Amino acid sequence: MTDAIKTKKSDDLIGWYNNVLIESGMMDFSAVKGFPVYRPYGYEIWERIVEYLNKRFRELGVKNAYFPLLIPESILSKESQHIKGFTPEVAWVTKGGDRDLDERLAIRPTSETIMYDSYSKWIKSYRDLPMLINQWNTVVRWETKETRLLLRGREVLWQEGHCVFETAKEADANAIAMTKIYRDVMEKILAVPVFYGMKSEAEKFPGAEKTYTVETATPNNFMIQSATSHNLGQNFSKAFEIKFIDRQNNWQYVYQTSWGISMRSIAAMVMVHGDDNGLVLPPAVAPIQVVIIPIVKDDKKKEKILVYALEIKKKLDAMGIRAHLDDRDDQSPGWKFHQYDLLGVPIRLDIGEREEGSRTVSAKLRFDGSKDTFEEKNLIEIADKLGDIQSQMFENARLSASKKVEEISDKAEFIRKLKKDEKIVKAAWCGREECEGKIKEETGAISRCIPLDNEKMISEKCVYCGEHAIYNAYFSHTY
RNA sequence: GGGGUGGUGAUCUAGCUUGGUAUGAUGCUAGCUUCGGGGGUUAGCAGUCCUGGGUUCAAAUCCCAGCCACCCCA
Repeated sequence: MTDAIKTKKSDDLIGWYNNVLIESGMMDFSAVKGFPVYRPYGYEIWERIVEYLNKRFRELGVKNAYFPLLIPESILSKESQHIKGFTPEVAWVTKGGDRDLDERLAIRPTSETIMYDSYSKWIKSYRDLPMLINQWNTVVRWETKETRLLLRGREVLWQEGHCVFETAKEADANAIAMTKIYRDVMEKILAVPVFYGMKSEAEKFPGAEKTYTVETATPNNFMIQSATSHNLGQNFSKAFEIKFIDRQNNWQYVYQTSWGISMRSIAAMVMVHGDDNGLVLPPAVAPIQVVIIPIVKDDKKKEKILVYALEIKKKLDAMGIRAHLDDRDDQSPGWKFHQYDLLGVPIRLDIGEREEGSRTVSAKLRFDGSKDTFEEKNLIEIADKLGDIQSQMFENARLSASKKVEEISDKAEFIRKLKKDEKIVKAAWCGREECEGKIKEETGAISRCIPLDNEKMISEKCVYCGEHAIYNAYFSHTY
């Protein structure tokens, strides 16, 4: 028996989660702490996310580029809040061969500084704006203790977009627009519902005026930050002297944004959709969308069945469906069923004597276990079915996410529910850093997200400190 | 930052208390038989017992340090 999933999702979420990522072949550990390996099955899921985002970015006129891995200390240190936020977790290069470097070089923890050093040379006039650049890369943040597959690693695969505008208004609109693209990739591609909104003062990006966020509710009532988008205002343009001559012939500092989504988004998808048998992948990202398992009882009929199975596969290929025919004869059908359950393949087609005889295929859907039969001549229905699965998975997840949230205005209840992770709590809040610190201390939870829409206030007063509340906010633990 | 648990063929694991030839299963290779939810069988292959140091006639086993993973607390 190959080692299937030994831990139940409901018993031990993180144990189960690690198990699924390793056993499915998505990821593996490497010789270096916090630097895992993304194996083909996991990386292909990421590639589908990249593909979708590149298309959306291009529509907005964002161009891809690539900036250096290493940042001189003097440049990294230019924006004071920024350096303060990142210093504790920067990895440094101090030697070239045997020789000590004159100035040590940071391995980028994020690229604002090295990119804006170039931007200051490139931007001279309002005619150079907006400048919309993205890069796909990895960043290194030296987490000292807990590292977790996809959730908290030292090397993070992501994209970081860095846009420059003439006005504050454009910059804020851009930061929000990107958050919506992230919401789309989560909801439409990964079938994971999100909460999106603003970060609190304490939780915002070092050096940002405002940080917008896309968060996902996990089965244990935590929230995972999948993507963030920052309105940097003029904080960096002042530090890096990024100035332009405006339409009235005056020198102005530019307004900037930066935004990123990482492979952590995949962690959210695994946790939301997976079950005790392994991964459950939404069709939009599944490396294999349909797997065909030939069932051969009588060796004399083997040839006929395989010919038919291959025919079906070719028809699916022609429809643009990612189909795989597993005709290995060294594994039994039962073994294959379990294997493809673990891999989360959305649709499994069993093809044996019965199907070959009636020119049909027997289908089993991974996400709800339901069975179906398709006629060969109506095979196109399988494409529709994949679409149905995608939207049904999202609807199911949305329903379950909405049940996790509870609006609370009583302080004792607020503390109790957060301490036990009984609910994700939504409450009226004052937004003060001091108040957030105390909440964290008492419950272990922090504010995750402040909804952007003008919502009706749950209460006039802050649920925790009783001061005047300025908005509603979601609170939970996080990874 | 503090504390804890674990690391044995590719994988999971017994052995560790009480030091003395490394246990079983999965896997892999070659057959035969099977195949509609992890099938059976025969033969073979497969191990720096995480790394380094110490104690000892002798270390997977005891001691120390490190690495990796996981858990709890701040």
